[in-house]
Amino acid sequence: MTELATTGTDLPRLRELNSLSIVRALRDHPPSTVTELSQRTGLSRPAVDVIAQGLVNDGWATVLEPGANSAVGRPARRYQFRAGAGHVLGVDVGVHKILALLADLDGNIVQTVRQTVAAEAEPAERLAELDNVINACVAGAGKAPSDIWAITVAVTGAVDAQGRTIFFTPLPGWKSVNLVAHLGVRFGCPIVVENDCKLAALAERWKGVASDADDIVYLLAGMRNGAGLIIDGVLRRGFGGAAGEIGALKHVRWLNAPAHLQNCPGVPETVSPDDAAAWVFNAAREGDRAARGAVHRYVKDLAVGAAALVLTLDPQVVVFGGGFSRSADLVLDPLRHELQRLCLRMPDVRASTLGADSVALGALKLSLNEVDDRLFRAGLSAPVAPRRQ
Amino acid sequence: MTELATTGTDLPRLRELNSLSIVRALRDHPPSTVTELSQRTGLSRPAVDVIAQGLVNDGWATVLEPGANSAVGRPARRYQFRAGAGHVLGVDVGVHKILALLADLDGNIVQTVRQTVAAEAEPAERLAELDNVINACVAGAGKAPSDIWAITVAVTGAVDAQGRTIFFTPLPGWKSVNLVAHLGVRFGCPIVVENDCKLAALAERWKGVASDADDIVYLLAGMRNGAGLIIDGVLRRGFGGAAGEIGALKHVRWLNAPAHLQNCPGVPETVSPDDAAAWVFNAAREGDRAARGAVHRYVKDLAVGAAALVLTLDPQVVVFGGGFSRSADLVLDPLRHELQRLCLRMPDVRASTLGADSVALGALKLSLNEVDDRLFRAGLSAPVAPRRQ
DNA sequence: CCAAATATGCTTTGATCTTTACAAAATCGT
DNA sequence: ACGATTTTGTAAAGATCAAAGCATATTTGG
Repeated sequence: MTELATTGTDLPRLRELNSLSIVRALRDHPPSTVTELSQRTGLSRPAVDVIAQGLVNDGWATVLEPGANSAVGRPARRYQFRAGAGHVLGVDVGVHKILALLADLDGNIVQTVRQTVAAEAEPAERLAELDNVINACVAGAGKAPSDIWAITVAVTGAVDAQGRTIFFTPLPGWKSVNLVAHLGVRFGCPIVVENDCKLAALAERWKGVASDADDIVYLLAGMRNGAGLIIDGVLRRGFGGAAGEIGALKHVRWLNAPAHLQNCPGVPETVSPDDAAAWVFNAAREGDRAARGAVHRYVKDLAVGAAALVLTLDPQVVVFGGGFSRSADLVLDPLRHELQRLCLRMPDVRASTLGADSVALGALKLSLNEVDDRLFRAGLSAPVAPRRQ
Repeated sequence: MTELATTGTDLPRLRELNSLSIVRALRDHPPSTVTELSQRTGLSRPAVDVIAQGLVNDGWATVLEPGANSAVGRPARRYQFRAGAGHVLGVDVGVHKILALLADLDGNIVQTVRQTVAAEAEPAERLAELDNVINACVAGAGKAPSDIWAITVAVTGAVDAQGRTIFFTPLPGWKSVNLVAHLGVRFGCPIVVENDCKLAALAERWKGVASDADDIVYLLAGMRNGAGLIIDGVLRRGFGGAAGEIGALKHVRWLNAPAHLQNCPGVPETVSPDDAAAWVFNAAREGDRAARGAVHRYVKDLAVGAAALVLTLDPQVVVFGGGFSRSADLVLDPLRHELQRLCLRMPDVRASTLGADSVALGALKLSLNEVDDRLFRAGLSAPVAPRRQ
């Protein structure tokens, strides 16, 4: 079952295993005494003691010498996971903006850099901006590229295992871009490129409205509809990275859905196409009949695709996210009503609360997961940035 | 990551872990020498020796004393997993038949009992037949109920976590049946009730055409269409057990698809509705224009639902199974053609080869998985039937 | 100031795996 | 047929690690 069961385990490996369990315990509940760790891991106090000291020696943990202590008895040393031992990047390369987040190993965000980009920017220009944003983010936190342990970049459109954008993307000329190769020149750490919807789903489970669920359908609703799927607590990419692309099926009217908003009669000439949807939502909120009809038709079409996903996966939660989630007050109830009509078992339908940063936040989380995977797979030697492959 | 990393591991647990790894190694490649096991597990030869002898003592393994030996050197004792230490049942409760398979812990089928049932049989009658079949199967192999370590029963229609049939089933009155409670009177082992499509998918990955794939969409094609999903090598039930029920969405024309066959013009009056599809497939094979048209329309509608599943999950393989898989020669190529048109990334499309037993076979596999899960989770004490909960 | 409570450090004990060594059993070459 | 070679079985020694127990240190509360 576990990979440990397939291969024999000797004493050093046992020690490593127990060290890892202490690391986990340290990360879950910060500053802990040896006794607390002993209780949480089930290991004996002396065992925890030597392991904790080993972790301090290796640089994985720091000691808080006893100071003011409210409890009775001799004050205990407290051990703390050294979250600052490494940092990870999460970057969202969108059509209009690039957003980079830098966080420590506990996921605390220490630097945020945002930069607008022209929607029609060619790859070379967009990559240059990406480099600027990443440089500013890393340097702004006083870090060097070698301090970065993992990078995840979110892009629009399905992505294959090598990080190449396939099938479709609204970014001009983007299919020829190899982001891993581009960033790999300056960063030796693992670099992952992933679809924005999938990452937003991850964020929603990490810090959003779906943190209690293991089976999640995330809808990225905007001028383009997308979906991210979390099944049994794990983000699913599909065999070729194209999971969730239900919008490609014409019988499911996802492509048309936003058009109902854009083509709504009554939108003033002065409103740009990009802002038409927001105008329609506002008008609907104020009671405009045409706008309400457009929103109604939008939700009806959106629900068909959502129902296809829900019927396929039977999730616990459907999260309504993306740009349109600001108008969730208008969408959520009719969406629930339509899903009730179309689905067998009705899932929870919730509106995203993370806003525009959710994609970058999900990228950050995937970077953290990448670090964790390597840590718990390869074992903890010394806290230095892992190398690709 | 692994559950072992969360909780501390002490010496006895280490021994148990290594014992389990030996059990796995034994099961993967039968009769093995200590040296072979040592190489496969990475453990030292003496360690493997004491563990193997311990397994023999506990009843998990048997020794084959050295006999004729072609290799040079002193002939080695060979250890063998005692597959006969326990047995599991896989039962398919269909509309027209009940089929029970009994297998040892290696999955070798030792008893098969099949019994036809009237389609309109009431629950009481069907349950009585089920009891008869199971009794005959267990007794026929010379076993007692206490020798059975796990039972899985396949039924048509979605099933919740408690094994209750929900939403829909063609079995009359079946929604009121609690199979776990019914069988629990005579069997103390774990009893699982699962949807037939899902189990057939499992069988196809175990012994069928999809044994190389981890991401599989299985289509159970017959007078009713169903689907079973395997994602990352694990059968997915969905949060409420209703995963794969894409047929409920009207925009996806799964409900109508078989009707094209049943309502095909030219079917003789003498052919019963149940056999109409087979007649149409045969006629199409012989060049009948109306029949070919009906098959064409059938495939077109089938493909829409399949495409919804494929676009959602992006599987490696789509398996065309169920009763109509006998006519795969007529369906496979047009199905591929339609999917190519509708999908982004084209999966492998393969026809099932397991035939009518695939559902019971999948039930057997789920029973084996259940036993394995308990074994590798709870550890190996003595080889006796596990208790429910 | 003293007893109770709690935390730490150290030692002993027991369990486990690995390494090393050697005898036993079979085959191969002469 | 007989010794060399190879492989297995087993025993002893060494190393690593966790558990248990005990002495010591430090704070709290009276």
